[in-house]
Amino acid sequence: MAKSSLSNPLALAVLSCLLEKPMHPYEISTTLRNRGKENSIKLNYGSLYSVVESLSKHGMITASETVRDGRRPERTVYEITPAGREKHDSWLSELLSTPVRDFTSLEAGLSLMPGLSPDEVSRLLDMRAEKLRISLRSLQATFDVAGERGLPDLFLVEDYYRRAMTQAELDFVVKLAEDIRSGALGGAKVWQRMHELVDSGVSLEEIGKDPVRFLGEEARVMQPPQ
Amino acid sequence: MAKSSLSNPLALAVLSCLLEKPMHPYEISTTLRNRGKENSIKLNYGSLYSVVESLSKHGMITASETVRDGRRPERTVYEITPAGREKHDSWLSELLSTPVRDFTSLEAGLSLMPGLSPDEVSRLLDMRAEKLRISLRSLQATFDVAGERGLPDLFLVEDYYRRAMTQAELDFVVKLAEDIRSGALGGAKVWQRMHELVDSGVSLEEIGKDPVRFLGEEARVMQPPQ
DNA sequence: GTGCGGATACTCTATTTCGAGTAATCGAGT
DNA sequence: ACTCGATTACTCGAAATAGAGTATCCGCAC
Repeated sequence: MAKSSLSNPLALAVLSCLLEKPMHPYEISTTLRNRGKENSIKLNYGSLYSVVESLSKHGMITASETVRDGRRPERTVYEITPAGREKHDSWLSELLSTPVRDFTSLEAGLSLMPGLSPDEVSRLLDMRAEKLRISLRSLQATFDVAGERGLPDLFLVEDYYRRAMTQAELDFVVKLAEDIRSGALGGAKVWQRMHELVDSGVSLEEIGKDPVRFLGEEARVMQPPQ
Repeated sequence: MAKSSLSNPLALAVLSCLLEKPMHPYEISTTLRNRGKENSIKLNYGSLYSVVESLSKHGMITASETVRDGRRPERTVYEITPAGREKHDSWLSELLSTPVRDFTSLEAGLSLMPGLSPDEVSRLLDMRAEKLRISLRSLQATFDVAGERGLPDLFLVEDYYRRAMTQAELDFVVKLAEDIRSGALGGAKVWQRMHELVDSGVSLEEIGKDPVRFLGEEARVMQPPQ
């Protein structure tokens, strides 16, 4: 078995499609699209074709025929190999059973949050909250439509998951904006004071050299733990 | 202003560091590390140096001096430009105020879930739940230690966020495993039946050609909406 | 004084990823 | 008959990413 392991979930989606029947890459892409998988798995042509090539190189799939219709581009139909089936099962099992660190953009934003003023941040979080509410409504619309069409929940699990996560994010964001405004968030006062200093022309560099002088005892923790 | 916009949050972290004082890339990396930002922002040398170069090319930062100590590699110290400050503020604002679709690995897994049997999936979700509980305990430990050291919540917001999200994921996963087992999840019966067929030697391809015959009326929705 | 683990400070290259671009065909109208 | 937009099916190259590899120096045990 190959050492260099694929990592793009799109490759798993490809295996999953080929489990059903042999297809050519473009058909895979439309299949995934029709089933709404592009909402859960990033799909673009460049990646698709390179992922297919890589799977083929690793013996997970093989080209079963290449057809040329008139002068249109050649279609290469791929089918899954036994190794590919195994890979599919083990990979999918891994995805479901093992949480991985994914770096979300909000996490990045929160960790750099002190770079803006508290007022600013709470305002921005309010905006985010509003957009999250809109997302939730649009997810609900999805469920309503699916319900009418008789689509079973099984095929909407990803969306239910997204709803749960979006709701959790909304709750968190609303609470955080509140805590910043009320000063319930530990450190909010120093943060505020620091931005007042910056606005009055003191540079961050100066403050950084002697935080305790500028910000008081609370700022002691900002110094390197010697 | 350059058209090609940076997108790696690491670049924002770089700007955020240089806001405090000029630094060379390696110092930026250790600073981020010491502050625990590498938990929220993916950091590796390759990306760091290329991101720094890109920021420099776009006029967000400039090399202020290059020092050579004996025969050790040259250190290039960078400082932020006014354009860089602006970029920092607007980018961070964007991150906080605007949710973006991030494709998490669980979402991918869930959307391909029907590829494994219901029994298998619920077992895998149990395993995931257990690992999530461990993560939660380890996050709690982080908070305890931080509390003792007097570190204010402000510098732990990312971790509080992660706890909220992890808890939400845990709740979802536990509920889903339950619903699969109890059959409360819509479509679970067809799913079960399908895997029984596959185990008894019927190929997915055959089933796919005439799902209604193999699986009954419920499977009608699996056919292309003509 | 010498060996050696760890920190310092990058560099290099192989992959991956992205998405715009190309080029042919089909069907619906005019 | 013709044309215009949508669909089919991929190609290409620039840019980003990952992380192993390199080379130097410092402190401390022996």
